[in-house]
Amino acid sequence: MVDERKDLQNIKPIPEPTLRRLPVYYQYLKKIHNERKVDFISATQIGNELKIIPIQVRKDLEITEITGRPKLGYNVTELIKRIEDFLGWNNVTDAFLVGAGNLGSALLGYNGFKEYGLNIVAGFDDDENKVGREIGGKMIFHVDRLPEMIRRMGIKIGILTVPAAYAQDVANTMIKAGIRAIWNFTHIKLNVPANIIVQHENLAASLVVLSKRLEILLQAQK
Amino acid sequence: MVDERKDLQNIKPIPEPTLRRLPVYYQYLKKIHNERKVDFISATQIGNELKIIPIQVRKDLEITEITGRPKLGYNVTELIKRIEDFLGWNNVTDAFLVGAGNLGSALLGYNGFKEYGLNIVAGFDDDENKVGREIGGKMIFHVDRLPEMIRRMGIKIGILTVPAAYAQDVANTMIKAGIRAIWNFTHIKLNVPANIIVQHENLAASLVVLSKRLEILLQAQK
DNA sequence: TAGATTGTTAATCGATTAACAATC
DNA sequence: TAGATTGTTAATCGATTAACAATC
Repeated sequence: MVDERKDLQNIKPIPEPTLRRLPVYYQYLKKIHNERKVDFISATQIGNELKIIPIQVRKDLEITEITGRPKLGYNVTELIKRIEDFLGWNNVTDAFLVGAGNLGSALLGYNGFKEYGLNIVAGFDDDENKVGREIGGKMIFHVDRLPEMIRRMGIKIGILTVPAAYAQDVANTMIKAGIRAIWNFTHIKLNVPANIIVQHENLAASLVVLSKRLEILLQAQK
Repeated sequence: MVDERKDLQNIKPIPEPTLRRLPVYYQYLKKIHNERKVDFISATQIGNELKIIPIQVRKDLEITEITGRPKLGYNVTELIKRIEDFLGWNNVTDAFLVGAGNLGSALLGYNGFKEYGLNIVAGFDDDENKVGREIGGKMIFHVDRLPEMIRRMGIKIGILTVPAAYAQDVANTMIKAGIRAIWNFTHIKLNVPANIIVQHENLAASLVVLSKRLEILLQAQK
């Protein structure tokens, strides 16, 4: 009975909104940890700074199984550690990026992903001018070598920054070679088998939200 | 009484998930409209293709106030038009982009935004090598000219693709000059007045969702 | 001690999903 | 006509928010 309850707890799905807020807390915690020398921080303080109500903060942090102290709040160092543990940022996962254009180069050059548990080990492109060179410190290989290298290195995550027209083909190649999750930066909705994860960075969707909010704001002021 | 009800309907907030799905429907509708010559499409067909349950599709499309025909579905041309109207994609809004690095260049070079009602009219940077040149067909101005040009052209949307260290400063400049909405591609949470809209393209948050889903998938298969 | 804050249970809110009569 | 599909109302589900005893 007791064991069963524990099992259910572990299986309990993590709310996606909570998941998305955790890195926001994390960034803030790192900042105050560096800037001021505070040992403890309350959900109220975090909430004030990030404009999230304190109850929400407490509920979100609960998922890391941290225990705070009434009146004091949470130990900053411990909280940072807990979030890292919960999100698995200790053991970094390797990824390949395909499409070393402007967007791809931007991602290759961003060194912050390692902090979030992702290591882009190499880039791929079909442009012979790029193959063999380094972009953002990462070697660029010809896209023909993609399947072989995915297999050999056991890569599970692929980052897709190719032109829209090639997106589905490259995704197919990735999946056939063993990629299990695709971070899709193209404007195409990918067609993939049910057991493949696609995280679509859909700028059109974001833009729609931005525009509507602006429209409402401007109308309210007329 | 009747009028009051109508007012309330207009004020009725639009669910953000619906808003984000509309461009997905739109892209698909455009595709089938070009490819095959079908006049009508049902929520069932749309749902099958996009892996969204039909009721969800119907509920989402309801917001555009389209009326479908039982047995037949929706008129494709009309539906496309309705979504365009609802999202205000007919009258394009101008925007400035600040930070013409790799990411900024990728956005400047993407011509698809116009289709979604956004026109990036110019870029800004502090790199003298870039100032005066064109990137992706858009002229790059020195960032010193940003306030003056925002005022003169009455620009309301700013796209932020500068290095994290400059993000808050540039945002402040934008807001002071009259920008009302910021599309934030930096890794920094911006501090802005309550009446300014920030749409934060938070890659860390997306990455966290991707990683957790992959973790769960891989664990389930062990 | 008094008061702020946690942890936890309950209430509310909004989005998703179901049900079903109307209809082409 | 029969059956698929819409439009609409109701039920369910999950996330947010509230309430409050425990506590440092």
